[in-house]
Amino acid sequence: MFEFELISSDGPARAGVWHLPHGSVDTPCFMPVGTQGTVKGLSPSDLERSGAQIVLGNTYHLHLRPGEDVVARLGGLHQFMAWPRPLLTDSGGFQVFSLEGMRKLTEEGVTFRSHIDGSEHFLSPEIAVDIQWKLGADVAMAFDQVIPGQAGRQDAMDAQERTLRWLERCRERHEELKAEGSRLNNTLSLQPSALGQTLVPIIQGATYPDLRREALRGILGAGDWKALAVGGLSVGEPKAEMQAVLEDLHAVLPPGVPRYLMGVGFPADLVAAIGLGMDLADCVAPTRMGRHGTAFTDDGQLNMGGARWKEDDAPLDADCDCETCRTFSRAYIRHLFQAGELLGLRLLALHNVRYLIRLVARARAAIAERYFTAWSGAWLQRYTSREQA
RNA sequence: GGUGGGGUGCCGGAGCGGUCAAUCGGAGCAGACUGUAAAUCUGCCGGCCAUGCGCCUACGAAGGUUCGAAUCCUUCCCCCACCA
Repeated sequence: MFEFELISSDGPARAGVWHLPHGSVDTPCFMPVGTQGTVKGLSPSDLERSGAQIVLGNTYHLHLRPGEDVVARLGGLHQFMAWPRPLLTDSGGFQVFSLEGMRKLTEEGVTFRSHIDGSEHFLSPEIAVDIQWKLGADVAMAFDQVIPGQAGRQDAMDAQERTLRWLERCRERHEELKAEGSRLNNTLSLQPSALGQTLVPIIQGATYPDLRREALRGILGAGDWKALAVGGLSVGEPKAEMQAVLEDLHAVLPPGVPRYLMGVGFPADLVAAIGLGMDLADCVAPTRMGRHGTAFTDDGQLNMGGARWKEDDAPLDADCDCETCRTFSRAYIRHLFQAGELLGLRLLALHNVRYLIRLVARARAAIAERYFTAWSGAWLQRYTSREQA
């Protein structure tokens, strides 16, 4: 069976289905982020209703607590968090970037100072793979080195090359685990669900298209991959540079595997990425922005804590079918934020996740009918024009 | 009626002769957030505007002392505590 079926394409934009051990994922796909084994504020049934087909977990965070062994003993991450559908775990590579200043990097790996209690923890390609194996996600990410978007060429090259060397170590370790796993089948340290786990390499190279291409060559030469990820974008570089990288990469990416753009998630960036041939993306934006009071709509971002909604009894987004929009007024949501009520955070997280999933589904429909360019143009026009008004 | 304490910006509450349009909270307003150190962070918050070590009006009220007062003095008004 084909693990990734390409159903249709429209220019670079693609629509497909990715088959994973815990179910199928329609692409383009938006993946909500559940770093600590929970998409902040939302229950699995909330996610299910929002149309989420796959969510993320994080190696670094789940390693610190409760620890991968605990999760493994409790049946793996799917069972632990009661999410029966596909899961992807990030490797901790992003924390190499976000916890810069609290970590020390060597060729062997990265020593982190825990952001929780200051204790020291070591993560290497092998350890990141082991942890993800125990967590048992459908998709495990290679341990990579992420650098700031404005990084110079030398830093970008070093990180890209190191990521490649680390990839080889990840791959070897992952294959060992698989071989051992199919031999022993089901022991404590070997999640049964991990047997079908896919390891995904990450293309680094910052904003330098040639480094990106070189990374891709290295990756393709190192094995057969079921998916490819583009990392190290949306980390502070100008938007135009991110698009230039994706545009250039599109020409050389193999068409037969899904492409995962890591960490991208504002509506306009998602639509742009889909237009440049990306199939999957994840982002904390819907939940974090939601908790911070901002709602995504076709008319741009709305700050729902603002005084302008004080007596507005319209729904947040009349076009939206989420619980928030079907049930509550803007005035009520604004009141919840003003009063610091928990429900407000939850309602906007709920809406934003649903909004992005619907957005991507609309893109998918447009691709299938081959009017993606027109659709995305019209969408962007509306999204940006009202924002200025 | 007596004695003591107090009245400061939307609220609470510092300041107790100059560097005070006034520390600090809170409230209010605006903004940021992209593989989650984030229910977080930043800015504004007397009025005006050319946003500036600018002008105006300000620390219960009215007078006064002083080069200069939210800060000292006098009277008045109002609160609070205790005593009658």
